[in-house]
Amino acid sequence: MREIVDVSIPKALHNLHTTRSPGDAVELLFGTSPSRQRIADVLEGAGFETLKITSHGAGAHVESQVLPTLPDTVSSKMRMLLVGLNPSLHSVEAGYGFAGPGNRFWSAGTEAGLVSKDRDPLHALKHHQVGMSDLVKRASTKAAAISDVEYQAGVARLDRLCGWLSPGIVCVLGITGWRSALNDRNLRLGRQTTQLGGRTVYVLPNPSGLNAHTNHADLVKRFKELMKIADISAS
DNA sequence: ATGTAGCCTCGGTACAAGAC
DNA sequence: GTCTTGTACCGAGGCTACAT
Repeated sequence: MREIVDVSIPKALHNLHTTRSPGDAVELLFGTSPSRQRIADVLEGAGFETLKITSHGAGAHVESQVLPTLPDTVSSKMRMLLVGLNPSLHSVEAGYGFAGPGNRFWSAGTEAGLVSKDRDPLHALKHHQVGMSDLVKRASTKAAAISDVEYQAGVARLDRLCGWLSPGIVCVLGITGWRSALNDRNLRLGRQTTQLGGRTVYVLPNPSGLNAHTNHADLVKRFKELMKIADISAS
């Protein structure tokens, strides 16, 4: 498949990803000339593998391939960026994050008022300014399948992403992956001293139903607290 | 600093019981 | 006999706390 797409925002890539299948080749045309690192970051976040970047007038021409993962839902107007560890195979199949049958994110998120529409990340971004991404874009059945190196590369990508899009706050859902990424097993839930792109980072428990150290009520409470913090940081 | 046991919940599977 | 539904069991998983 050969296709020329003028890309200016991640949302356009998100839409493109949802209409393509893993393995599809896609050619993209950036009208302006962002850095190659920025192009690679945006594409990785949107679920594409960058194969080749060449200059094209004032912009850039990119050959890429659709990966079997979830595209980020991000924008420059986020009051909060939620960061999962990595997409589950359930989520990739469903087309939205936290889709596992026992995952408590959407039920707790809607009850807390963090989002108002169940299982709709685009609605969350548009109406609540809540974006979603992942530390590692590679999908797997479990977080333990991701190596420390992958987590560390993911943190570097998110650091650049947050520096670019400036979300109000960043919330990582899963202390284990955050510890792996920073190579510090003494890190605790809550506000972190490490920032991403100059934005304050909070870590909450992973909402997967397999995490027995939190429950629905606890997640609702933590999401409500997080919303207060986001509102304060936005004011 | 590192390793590991155990907590607690979930999902998958096997099996039994009941309905048709 | 076949299909559906309910139940029990067990391993997997994220995480904490404790041991080394």
